[in-house]
Amino acid sequence: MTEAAGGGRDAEAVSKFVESFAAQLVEAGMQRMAARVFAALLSSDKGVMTSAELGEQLQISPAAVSGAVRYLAQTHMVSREREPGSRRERYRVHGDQWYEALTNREAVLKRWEAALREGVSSLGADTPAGRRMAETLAFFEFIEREVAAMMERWRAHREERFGK
Amino acid sequence: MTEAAGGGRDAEAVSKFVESFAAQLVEAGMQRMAARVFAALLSSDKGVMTSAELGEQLQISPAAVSGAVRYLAQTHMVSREREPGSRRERYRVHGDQWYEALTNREAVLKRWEAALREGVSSLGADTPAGRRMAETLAFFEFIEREVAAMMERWRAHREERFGK
DNA sequence: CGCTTCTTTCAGAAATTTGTGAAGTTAAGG
DNA sequence: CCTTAACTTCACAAATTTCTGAAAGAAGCG
Repeated sequence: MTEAAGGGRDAEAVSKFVESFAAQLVEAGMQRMAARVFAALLSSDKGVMTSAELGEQLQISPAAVSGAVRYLAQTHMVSREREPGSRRERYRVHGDQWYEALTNREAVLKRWEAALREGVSSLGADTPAGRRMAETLAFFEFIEREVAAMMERWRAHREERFGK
Repeated sequence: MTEAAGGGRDAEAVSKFVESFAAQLVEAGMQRMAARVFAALLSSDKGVMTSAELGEQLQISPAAVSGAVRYLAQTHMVSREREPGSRRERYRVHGDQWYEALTNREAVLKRWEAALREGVSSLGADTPAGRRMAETLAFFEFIEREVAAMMERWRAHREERFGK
């Protein structure tokens, strides 16, 4: 039977999922190693893995794990935790990592909006280009408000469906 | 006075906006040339430019313009039009290019969902990992529905604010 | 305190991506 | 049809990014 690292699970099936899901994430712009690490965590039994386990399963160096995890932690896709009384660190995916990640896109939007405001005022709000940029700006502001409301609804929906 | 290609506008102010907005788009994952071309169009007087004008303003080769425009057209950020009776092509931004672009992210979501479904069924819906993936899948499905509704609201909001 | 184990940082090799010039293709206009 | 203007494709050079091994840096444990 094909089972190993996962602890009694079909290692090949896991690997197949990891690589195919990671590929989709990469195509959408995520760094390759970050995508693979994230997918591995998502499909792990406990949703928690150590650096060594990740390196082993994905066949990558500790340095690569470190880089991937740093990125994932910054974007709130995984959290790091210290096993009490050990130098080992563990990385965990939550059920609501995407919720978190989406919420943090807000910072990106804010910067876009700032650049657009600058553009509107430097080109003139009464010019055709200025008006076009103002409308784009309005769209982003709208989205920002809506996404906040949407996340609120997701929380409700989730509790109802999966229980808190 | 600093004015030129734009046709009576402050070329330096335009260029400054183009580069700073493009930089933000690049940071969020867009290809550099595509970002610059898009920003140039957004800040152009008529919202329309020819390949030659773009190359001139951004100081890039026709090949680079071609590549950037291909990407932007695929993602529905700009549309191409043929000047009637001419070999010249013109590229245009609409007021609702982001609306379009966001709508087309749906395709990406669909692929992610497919990969997750595959994962759930190959690892087993009754395993911890399977349940985690199923919840992620539910989140995406929720987002997909919500985004559609949100875009509907944007159309209403937009008409009210800017007039159709 | 010092040993040991784990993680991070760093410099460089390898791979990938990006942009260009030049040739190729398409289509308008004589 | 042939010419010519415009866009696209292709091969390559340059720049950037990515991953690794090795060294340096923390932190538990004796």
